[in-house]
Amino acid sequence: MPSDTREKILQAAFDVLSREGYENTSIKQIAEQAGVAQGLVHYHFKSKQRLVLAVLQFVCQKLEIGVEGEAGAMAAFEDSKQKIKEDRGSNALYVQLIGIALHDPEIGAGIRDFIREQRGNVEDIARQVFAEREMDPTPARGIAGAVWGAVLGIIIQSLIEPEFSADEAIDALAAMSLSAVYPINQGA
Amino acid sequence: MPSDTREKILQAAFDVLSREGYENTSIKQIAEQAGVAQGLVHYHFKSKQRLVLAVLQFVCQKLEIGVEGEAGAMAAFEDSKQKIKEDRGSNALYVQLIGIALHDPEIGAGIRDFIREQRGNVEDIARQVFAEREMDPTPARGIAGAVWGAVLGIIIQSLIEPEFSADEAIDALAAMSLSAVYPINQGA
DNA sequence: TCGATGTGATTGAATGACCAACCAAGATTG
DNA sequence: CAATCTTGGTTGGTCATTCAATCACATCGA
Repeated sequence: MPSDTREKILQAAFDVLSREGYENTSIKQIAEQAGVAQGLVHYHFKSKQRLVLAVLQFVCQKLEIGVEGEAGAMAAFEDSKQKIKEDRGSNALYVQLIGIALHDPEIGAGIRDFIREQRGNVEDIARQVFAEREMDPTPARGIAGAVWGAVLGIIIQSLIEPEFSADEAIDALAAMSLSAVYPINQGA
Repeated sequence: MPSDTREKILQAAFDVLSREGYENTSIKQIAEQAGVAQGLVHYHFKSKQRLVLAVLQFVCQKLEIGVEGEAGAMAAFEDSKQKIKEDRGSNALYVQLIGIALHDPEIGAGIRDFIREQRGNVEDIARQVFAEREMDPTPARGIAGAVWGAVLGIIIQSLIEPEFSADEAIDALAAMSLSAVYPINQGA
């Protein structure tokens, strides 16, 4: 099974990248961790950039979300809390690649697609909430940029500062988001 | 004037780092850009890490904010819009260093201090708003984490996607923040 | 059934380049 | 004449990528 080797390399690459960081990770290390020859890595992945992008996709493909409406919005925030706690490794890889993307066209294109997709999910949820309340959905795009950005910012803080309370920040974000769709309390 | 040379190196380092990115920037390039010998850079800055941290401080020291109360909160959001547009270079450096900080203790410590200080400013503003309205200031910390994180996330999106509308996202964030301090509209 | 042949997978060494940090000696300054 | 600043070359190492050679193995013809 040829794709077996491919996955072995991807897993090994993730292990080394998580432990050492992009800068300090060499193809040689990855090959050693995977127990294969150095050249084989370049046989399966044209370049180091393509490899790390494949790694990002490999570790993130299981994190897809599918939620609906206002209840879905709250569930998504709870989901975020969970991922911040559990997927430290993939989050760290993500944040690192964002920094590299700024000056590497290949990684830049990959990360751009990633961001668009994730923010798109947030926007979909926002639109559903507006639809439920029969409100004008125009602000959904801006809200998606702010909310998705906030989640990323909170992830970064919790990665840099171990004692940062991500739960508290996500709760505050959730409260802010929801009070925005109750612009004026119509009842009482 | 000895600090003249130091500043010349800092400015040159910022120029090259903005143009090429951390990974692709060598001490040699910085020395050439500054028009000095390679060894001089290491004379003034013990290591590449210490140099880039000094560069970050050098380019950010002029960006201090000093605002008060709810009007100050709005002014701070407008300020953010401005900085996203104008200080692309320093923002890019910042984001890059965050990625590197995850696996470099020296840069990690510097970035951590930076984040704490900036988020602290946001928290101060939040506390002032709560004080003005004589409300419980407890949520200020969580809000600061969410709001500062959101600004960082929006900066990142606008760096990665040139067509991203940062103004729209900041406006949405401002609306969300303020509606959070009007939990129930007491009048009417 | 058995050998030939083609193909993708795999190896490990070689290439060519680059870099941070160090150092010894020269220049400048007070 | 120190002390500080500055030079530019050296050191010892690392790296991504390339490449020719080998291997496993399946397909096919006789």
